[in-house]
Amino acid sequence: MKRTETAAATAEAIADAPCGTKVRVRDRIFETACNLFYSQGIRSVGVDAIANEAGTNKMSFYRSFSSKDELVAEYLRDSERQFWEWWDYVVAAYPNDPRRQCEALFETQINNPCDKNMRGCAMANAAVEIREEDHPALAVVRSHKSAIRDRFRQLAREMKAHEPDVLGDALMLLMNGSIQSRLIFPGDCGPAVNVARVVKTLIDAHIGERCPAKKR
Amino acid sequence: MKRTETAAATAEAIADAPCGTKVRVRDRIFETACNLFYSQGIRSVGVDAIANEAGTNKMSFYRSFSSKDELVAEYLRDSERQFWEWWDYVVAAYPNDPRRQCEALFETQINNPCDKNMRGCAMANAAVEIREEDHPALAVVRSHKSAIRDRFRQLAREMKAHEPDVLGDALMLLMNGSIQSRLIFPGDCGPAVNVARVVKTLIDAHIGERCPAKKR
DNA sequence: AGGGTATGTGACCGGTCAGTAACTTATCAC
DNA sequence: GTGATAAGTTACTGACCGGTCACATACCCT
Repeated sequence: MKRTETAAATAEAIADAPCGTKVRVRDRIFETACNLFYSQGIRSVGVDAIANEAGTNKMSFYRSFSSKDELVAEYLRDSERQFWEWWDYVVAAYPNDPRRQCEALFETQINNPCDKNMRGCAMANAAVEIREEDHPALAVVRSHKSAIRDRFRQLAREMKAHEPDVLGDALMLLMNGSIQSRLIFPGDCGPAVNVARVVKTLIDAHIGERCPAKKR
Repeated sequence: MKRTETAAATAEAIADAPCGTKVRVRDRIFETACNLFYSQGIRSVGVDAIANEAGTNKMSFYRSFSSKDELVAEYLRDSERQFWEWWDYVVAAYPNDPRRQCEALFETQINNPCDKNMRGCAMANAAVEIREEDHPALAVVRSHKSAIRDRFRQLAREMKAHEPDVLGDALMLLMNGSIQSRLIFPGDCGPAVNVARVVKTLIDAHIGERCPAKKR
């Protein structure tokens, strides 16, 4: 009832693409699937539900995607692409200033999507939901997280941190922890509210002259 | 086949309780369920599988538990109990030394369970897997995470941190991030390897005299 | 011995879900 | 217009899963 109405509306909206040409079913399905996977989870969203919400049917789904598993993998690949797009955009605002770049990453990450439909990290959630070790999506998750780790360490190196790997890893932990905490503390950001200040403090402690050595 | 053999073996092992008396079916089921839920996930473990692995059957399951959902909630409550047990044990080693307590929490957390069957935080994983807003387990997760946040802030206050809430939240993010990273970087600890050192640095920056003010 | 309680067994119900088959209907290019 | 290609429709299979029923059996306490 109401479901189909909104579904039709959504499909309509997506169908009328920017240039006026009709969007191929495949793309409608894919976009719908990404939204549903993120907001409802991978396992709890069935193929039928996706096709329905995209204003089409299961048969068309299987004409575009070989299996649900493959679609899930593609969903994560897209999520990865978006992530780096966001990252590069934020970083580009402060060329040759790795410290500001890093801080900006945390500031925008906190300010921007502090809305209700924040459901944590698509990658991490997938890693939780998928248990089959050979699922094509798992490889995407692992390589993505490794890449993030590398980028943070690289950033720390550019900041001339005393221990770039330690700082880089710490930044990654803070970011993952922040995103995750949004899943459990819905609405507000939970313990992630002040992460940007913590990052500054942490960077301070890792660059420049050391503080008057505290013995311990 | 192989499954049933190990199942029987496990059931046998659990059945022979320490004192020699037979363990009630309920307890066998519960322990089995906890292990399976943690290692395989909640949604992918069916009641049949649990009963089987516990060396019994579905009917006995439903004689002990009103529903799977209730069992899941109980599983999380038990996980919570174990968590605080661990916390209190670690903390008790350094009475009246909140800083050492805090550091110890991170040290043991890293050293102890760096084994293969680390699958992240049972609570966080449940929050990902469970989408029904009224699921009894969700309340357990939320209250537990809030409690942890409070404890970390309390610890920061006892450390006489300049901004106890900021430090407390940061510690929580680091811990959540560390545990989560173990799910994605199996085997080694991933970016969590050096978290204990980061914690020390962070505490240093939040207590005692401030460093010669860096202007920014 | 006997009765109550705990447990085991197998069949079953209703529902969901991934994936397939066969057929029909639009759409578009030429 | 015609033919190819994309998309919609309906119905189906086989597997799984949560939960229930009726009945049989083991165990323990008195």
